[in-house]
Amino acid sequence: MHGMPELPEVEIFKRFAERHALGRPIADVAVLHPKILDGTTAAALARTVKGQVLDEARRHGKHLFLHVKKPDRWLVLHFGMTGFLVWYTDDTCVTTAYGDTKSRNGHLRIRFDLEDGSHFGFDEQRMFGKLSVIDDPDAYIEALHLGPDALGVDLKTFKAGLLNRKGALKPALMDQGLVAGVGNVYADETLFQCRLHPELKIGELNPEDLRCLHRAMRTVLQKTVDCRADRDQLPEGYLTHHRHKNGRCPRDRTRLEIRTVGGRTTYFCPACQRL
DNA sequence: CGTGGCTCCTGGCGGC
DNA sequence: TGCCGCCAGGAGCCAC
Repeated sequence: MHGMPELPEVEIFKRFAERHALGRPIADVAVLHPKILDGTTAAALARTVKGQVLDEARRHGKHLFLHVKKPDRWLVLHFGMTGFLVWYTDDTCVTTAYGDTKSRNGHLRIRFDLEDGSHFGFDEQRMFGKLSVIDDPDAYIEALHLGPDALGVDLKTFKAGLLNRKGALKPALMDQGLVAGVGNVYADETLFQCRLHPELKIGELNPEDLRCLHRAMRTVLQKTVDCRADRDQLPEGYLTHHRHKNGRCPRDRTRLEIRTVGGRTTYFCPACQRL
């Protein structure tokens, strides 16, 4: 089962792109829905990639960067809520980046036709995703004010960034300017692991809480990568399995509370995550 | 300057 | 059974 693309999902997409797209010359590109393009046009994208080869994939938070070798430019993909990658030779048997297959293309928005006859595509049902063409990922990351990648950030940087803010804890964790890659689901999971209330004020955190948040955030993200972003495979005690109406806390069986925090639907255990 | 709310978009689902 | 309206949600943007 798969949810919104956060850091672990995009890491899996990166590996999928490495396996299926890198090193295969691109014969052509089809933009099936131009709104997915950000700051570029179908014609400009075609000029950038036609006859060229992708030779490197990079990820920062929820962004995936694909290097186009000869013009030395990069494609940037953001997957919004429902985006993912696909690869196929025959569109009645489409392999998705999550490792399953579909009998047809759902909401293919961009399709790269590779010279070997296969196709590499960007599927994005709800159209919140974006594809851009840029010169330099580092400059792009800076321009978007993205924080360090949530899997690589060290405790000191994490602490400093968090303590630099005020207000509720959960929106801070989800702020891509603090660390890049944590979305709604893994923010809730991180808070649950540390037994911290999503609306706890940052000023109330003690040093032990900060260490726990840093450790839990990275562990949760890494474990999700390790199970290939299949959330059903996460450890049994995880809150993520119980994110549904009438879900119960895996620790004490308390009915989970569902509340909007920072504009996002938030699941937490009112018994073990007290204010 | 921080924060809350609106917007984009589409399919699924709850309610009548 | 059928249809309508609401809701989800990342992130940019605006207003306060």
